[in-house]
Amino acid sequence: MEEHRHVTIYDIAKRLNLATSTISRALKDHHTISDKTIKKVKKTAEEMGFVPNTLAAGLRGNKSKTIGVLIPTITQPFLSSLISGIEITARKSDYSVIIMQSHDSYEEEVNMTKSLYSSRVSGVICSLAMETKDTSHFQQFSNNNIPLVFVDRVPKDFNTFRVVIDNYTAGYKATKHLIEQGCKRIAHMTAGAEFGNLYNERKRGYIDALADYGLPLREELIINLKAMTYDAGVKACNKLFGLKSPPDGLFAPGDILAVSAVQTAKKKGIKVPQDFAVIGFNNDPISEIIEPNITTITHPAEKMGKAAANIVIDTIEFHKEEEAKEITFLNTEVLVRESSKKV
Amino acid sequence: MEEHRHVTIYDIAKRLNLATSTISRALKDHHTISDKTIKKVKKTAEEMGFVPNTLAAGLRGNKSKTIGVLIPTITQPFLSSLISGIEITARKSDYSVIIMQSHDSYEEEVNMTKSLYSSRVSGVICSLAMETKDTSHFQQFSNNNIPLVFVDRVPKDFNTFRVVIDNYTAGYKATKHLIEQGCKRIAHMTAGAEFGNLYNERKRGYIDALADYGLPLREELIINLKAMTYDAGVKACNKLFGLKSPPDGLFAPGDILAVSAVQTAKKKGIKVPQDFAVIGFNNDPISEIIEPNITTITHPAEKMGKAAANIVIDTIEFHKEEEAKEITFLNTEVLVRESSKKV
DNA sequence: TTTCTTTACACAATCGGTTGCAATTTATTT
DNA sequence: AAATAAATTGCAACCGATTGTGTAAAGAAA
Repeated sequence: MEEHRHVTIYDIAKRLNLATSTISRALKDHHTISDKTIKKVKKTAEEMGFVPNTLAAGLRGNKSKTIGVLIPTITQPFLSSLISGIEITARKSDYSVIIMQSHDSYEEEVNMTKSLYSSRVSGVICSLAMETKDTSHFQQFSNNNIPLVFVDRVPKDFNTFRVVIDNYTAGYKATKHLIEQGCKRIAHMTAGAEFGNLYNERKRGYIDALADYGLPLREELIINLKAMTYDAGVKACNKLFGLKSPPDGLFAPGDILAVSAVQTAKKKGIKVPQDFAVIGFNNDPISEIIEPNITTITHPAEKMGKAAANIVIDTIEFHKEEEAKEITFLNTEVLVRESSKKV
Repeated sequence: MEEHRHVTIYDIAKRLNLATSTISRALKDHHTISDKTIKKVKKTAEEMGFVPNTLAAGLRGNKSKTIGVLIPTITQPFLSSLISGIEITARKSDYSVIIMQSHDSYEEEVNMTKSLYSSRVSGVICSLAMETKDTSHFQQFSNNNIPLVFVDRVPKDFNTFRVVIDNYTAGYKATKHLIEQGCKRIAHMTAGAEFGNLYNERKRGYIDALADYGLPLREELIINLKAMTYDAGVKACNKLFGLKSPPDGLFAPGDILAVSAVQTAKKKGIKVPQDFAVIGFNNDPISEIIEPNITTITHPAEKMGKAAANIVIDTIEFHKEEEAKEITFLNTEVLVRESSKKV
């Protein structure tokens, strides 16, 4: 298998006896090039198997038509859908997508921002690592006019674009739904505590809903988890069911936790939803397959990805740098299924 | 927010009164540069906030330290784990990962190979689109010495690296397991028909296992699906259960199908595994959460990703182009859980 | 016919590292 | 001390597309 050299615009220029500048312009339908020449150039390029070298173009223009995506992990339904949305939108405008997983490590995240900057990505979309408190490693993007969009897990104090759902309202709606189903003692799982934290916002919604509907807030019904895993959920449920007056409902801020709750309840002979109504969060695939299937809060992952990618691309293409760095709120809804349907 | 210019090796060179070549070499510990100079250069680079421009390096060297990953979709547990494995391994060697989703479209796949080639990716890892028959669009990589690795869904007639599991053996083992559990009428779902097709291989294993254990092959128990979805599975199951002599076991070549079967059976009052034993494929997260949890064939997604990435990187770094383009077989196992445990 | 516009294309610098080779300095040998 | 070897660093071309500026040719206006 012989080694071909890449065909360049120089090769085309030589063949047609034209300047490389003419080739370059002809290939992108520049108005100063005659139709005749354009046609000729394109035909020859095709024949010679010319494929533009985006590295060269990127170097010259100091941009790469690449969007860097930095997220905790991709093996999570919400995040893989998010990426999918980003990728679909990016491709439409001929952008590539580079992904990196921080695995929720601050240190990794810092390194990866360097790496992305080094690749001269045109824009960055990020969902923060759990560990991350300080976000100054993202400053390099803002400082260099590289659009930066945070999605879902966003910092509280960084002046840039954000694409999120209204976690407070979602938490409120979820809790309200359980109350409307007749629940009196609603448990809640949460994580972290910092103000602005996504789980904390959901918790605030939970607390306010209880208050608005005249239900007492019972600290023993709120469990703080270190990890949002199935096993952590089981453990938490066992604790809840061991209470002298156990809960009759649960707002879990993740479907995996809701699943663990439903299954733990079933094993204990506690009937779902009659004795214990459960609402999850995210609308992960599993939530509609498990039995009983799980009432959940929709979390428009793919849409959020598309929105984020559009912001990046529009900012680049239409030079919107001057505009305010706004927050985009996407809508969420209560998706009622069996696990909570008491009435 | 003022616009900074990127710091380059020229800036460092000027500051230290050295040549750019010296800076370039010092930064990568070239042996012809003295330790003193190396230290000085690195320190200054750090101070000045130098970040190398990988585009420039890539242009010069005609490679980008980037691996292109072309897969049907990323929102599928197996594939997102695959990517995760690729990304983890790539990063260790300082490679970036560009992902593209063909959505099982041949046309998209062709476009994306062009796009990847255009980005001068250092290597390509691909799982073919369902639609793809002709793979000549991958020739451009082979022709230009860009390592190409097919994973899982691989072409039968392309001389390049492949990372797969032995689908025939896996199908055989799955079927054998059901036979050992006492199943006599084992159904099977499949898709496609071409020789070498992954599902066809599993089916061959199924057929041979039946033969080896003296069970008759009944055509009515083999269902050919167009899509491997939950709904298609339900439909197929209803058909199976409607037979005058319905199956007492099912080998489903995907966990989603297995889940659909288990749930459809339960709804019909058919006891799993007593009356109907089920084995799935992939060991998707859902298989161990659903009740009864599902016996499955492990499919080492992340490992396959790591293996593929290692092949790409080793081929590049150690110039292994001359070596035989071998097939890497990863191991699979029967993971026995409740859905099949009759004995 | 001459001058002013357009139209169409060419020249050459540029982006920022990389690398072969030449040149200079320093160390070692005779 | 002279000569040779070894260690450092500099010079300049190079990768390939882009783009501001200049120029020649063709058409329009005077």
